[in-house]
Amino acid sequence: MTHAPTQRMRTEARQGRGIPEATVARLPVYLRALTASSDRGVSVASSQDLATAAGVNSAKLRKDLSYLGSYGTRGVGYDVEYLRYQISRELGLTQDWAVVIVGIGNLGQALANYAGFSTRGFRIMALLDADPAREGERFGGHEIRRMTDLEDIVGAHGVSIGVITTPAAAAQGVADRLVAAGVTSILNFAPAVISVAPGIDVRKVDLSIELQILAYHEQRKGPATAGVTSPPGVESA
Amino acid sequence: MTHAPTQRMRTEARQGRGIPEATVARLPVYLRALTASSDRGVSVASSQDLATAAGVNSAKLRKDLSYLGSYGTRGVGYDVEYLRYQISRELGLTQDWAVVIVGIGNLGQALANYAGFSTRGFRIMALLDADPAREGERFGGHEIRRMTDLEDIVGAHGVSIGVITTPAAAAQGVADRLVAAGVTSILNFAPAVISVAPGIDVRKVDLSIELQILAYHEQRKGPATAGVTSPPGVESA
DNA sequence: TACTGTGAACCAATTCACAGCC
DNA sequence: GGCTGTGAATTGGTTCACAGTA
Repeated sequence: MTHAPTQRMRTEARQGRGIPEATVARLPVYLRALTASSDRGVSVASSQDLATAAGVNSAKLRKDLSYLGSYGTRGVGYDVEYLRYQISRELGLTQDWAVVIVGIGNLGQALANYAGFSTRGFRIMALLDADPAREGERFGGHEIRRMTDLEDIVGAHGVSIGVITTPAAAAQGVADRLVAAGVTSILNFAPAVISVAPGIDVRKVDLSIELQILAYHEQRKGPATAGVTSPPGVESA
Repeated sequence: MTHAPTQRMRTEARQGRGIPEATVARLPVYLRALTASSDRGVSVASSQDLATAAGVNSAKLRKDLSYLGSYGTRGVGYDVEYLRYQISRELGLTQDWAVVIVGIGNLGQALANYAGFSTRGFRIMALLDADPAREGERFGGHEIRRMTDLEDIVGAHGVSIGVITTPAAAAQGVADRLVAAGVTSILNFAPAVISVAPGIDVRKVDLSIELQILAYHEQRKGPATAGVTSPPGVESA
């Protein structure tokens, strides 16, 4: 910018609020490492221990945790239970979140059955499917309800998170209805870009995109067998 | 993890080879946008058109495409079919990739049935499950085989990509066997960190992590209404 | 002594803004 | 005139390296 204000803003809210996005994405991984340690009876763990379990380096883990506060003890490490609680709280997992899953194909069923949701405070309030003939089928203790009930369910249970596992063609319409009904976060598994109003969060998981990224790297490995030195970006985690 | 000597390497291969990782991750999205345009009979599209369809801004799209070469025409836009081919080639989708899926629960079944794989050159060579009683079951035209056949299948078909959809506890063992048999890329859906030899690519998809990230943002939206600081950091999709 | 917490240096990715070309 | 391609500026993220401390 030519007339750059340079007044970069005072960066006042450094510590307390405003964790970098990349850090937020790793906190659940640390949480899992902590839970595993806890289950093994470990009560204190160093940044090195946790970093190994989480598949990152220890400097990154310490920097990440420093955004939450100073929860470690120099010369000792981190108290597993205490840190676990702090991360849970920061992620908002100390409260329950009401969820609906729309589109009950194989993937929707897999999610409905997945125990990892309920143990982290995600409560599936309903499964919804466009096929009225499937009303009443049960998966993972949840019942399929008809699409016309969507607005009632979202309203009645204060559903804030919607999971879309429909075919691509239906995704945008479902997203629109979810948002209109009050949902403010969407996890989209349909292979389609959906657009939403500002303030609504959308995360996308695309199975075929992940494979395509692997194919790119795979392609570059093969012919490079006679590779000079070790190639630069090897890992990926 | 290898704490590589940080031998930064010459960065010689600027243009032709060596696309930034963030760009690689978006190419499949552009490919999908191009396919959609093509299906609608559009033969030329501007960076703005494609960017909208892909959910990014046009400067980013142009910069991304510039890493592949200069495939557009100034004042006009991009030829849809031509660009589609160039991206496919760059991603390695003009050849077939042999894949195995290990762990045929709901998620493994969903993947076995997913048409989006075969249309992009991913050939599922086998479904494998630890339960021998399930041998012979069929999903999406593929048959479940017993785990003991893993090495034979990988060897016989030159399988380079393995998909892990087992429970967390089994993931590392399966990864070890896949790698020993010759697989060099892994897509891991199990909620576990797996470690592999250098040169092996691992990508991880974790359904519950995505929800936890949404919960973090969701938490910060709600109570922030009466926000003290009220930072302008409103995110978008 | 052993480990955390964090400025500073470094590197990657995004955005800007405009020259170049059809 | 409209749109691409790309250096330059900026922002975000990672790694280094060490001061601080139980």
